[in-house]
Amino acid sequence: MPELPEVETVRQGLERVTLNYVIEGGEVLLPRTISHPISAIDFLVALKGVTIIKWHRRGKYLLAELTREVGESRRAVEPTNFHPIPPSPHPLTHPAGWLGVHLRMTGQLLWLNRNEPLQKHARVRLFFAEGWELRFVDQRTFGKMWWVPPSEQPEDIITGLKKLGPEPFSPEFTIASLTEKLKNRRTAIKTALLDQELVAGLGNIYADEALFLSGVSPTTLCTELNKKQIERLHDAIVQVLKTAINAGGTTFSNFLNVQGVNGNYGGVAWVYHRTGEPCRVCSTPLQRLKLAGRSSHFCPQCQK
DNA sequence: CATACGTCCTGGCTGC
DNA sequence: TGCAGCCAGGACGTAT
Repeated sequence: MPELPEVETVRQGLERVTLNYVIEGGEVLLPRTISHPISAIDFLVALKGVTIIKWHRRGKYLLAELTREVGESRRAVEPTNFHPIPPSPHPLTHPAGWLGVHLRMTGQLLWLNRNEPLQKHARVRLFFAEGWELRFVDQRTFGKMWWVPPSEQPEDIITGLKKLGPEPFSPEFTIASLTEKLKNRRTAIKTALLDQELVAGLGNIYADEALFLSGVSPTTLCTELNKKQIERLHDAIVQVLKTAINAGGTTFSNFLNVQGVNGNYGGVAWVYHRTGEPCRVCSTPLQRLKLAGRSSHFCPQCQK
């Protein structure tokens, strides 16, 4: 269940290793992974010969900005392991659209050598110059990839982008905007936090963590939250996401960064997946309940 | 418009 | 030991 911190960890890894290599080809092992274009062949044709110049993230979506060289393909400058050389401005390149990726529940993007043995759940392979491969592995097959042509805006092809609320680290994510969005909601706050329209990037783990940090019970109705609680919630969301990014993402789920390494956040989780264990603040056994079909973990003493 | 719920999917776990 | 059934959940489509 990669959420914003895991996706950001992957983005940073991709930014370090994938730039400047020309995509020479690829292979789609599970066609329904490709959301656009409809045909997996068209997807691969569109990506052949392009280079990634930057990886962006919006909510839990990854977006690779693509260019294509005009005329003869030019060999990229050899990047070193620790000091990758940024893309050199080349007058003869033009935009080649975007590669979008959503990892959903179990998606992983791995940067490895093309001759590494194929994982059981390998779904899409992109072959880069010098034997490198970006491999999309996804056990539960919910993950999606898109190619957005340069004539289109990413949000017109990747429709989920259009519905995203503010980035939690952006100036647009304010206490005022959060208050406004909670005003007309009649659901429990936990349910609202999972809606990407409220704020982009929270999933089940960090929604539970943010609620604990702000001392708010997951069952509290949005309309019943007072000013102080919304302020604390706003701060907790930003804080928990930053902490998790600094830890390199979560330990939970089968999350791996591009080098195939798990994160470190889980060991310090306040409530997530700790049902029955003592609260780290007051030692009360943590509880779990279902809200909107999702598990909510919380401390009945600390969260009111 | 807001809300609720089923759907997609695989593998790990539980309990008989 | 075998196996049915439940559970995990992000986003989307459809119903209310």
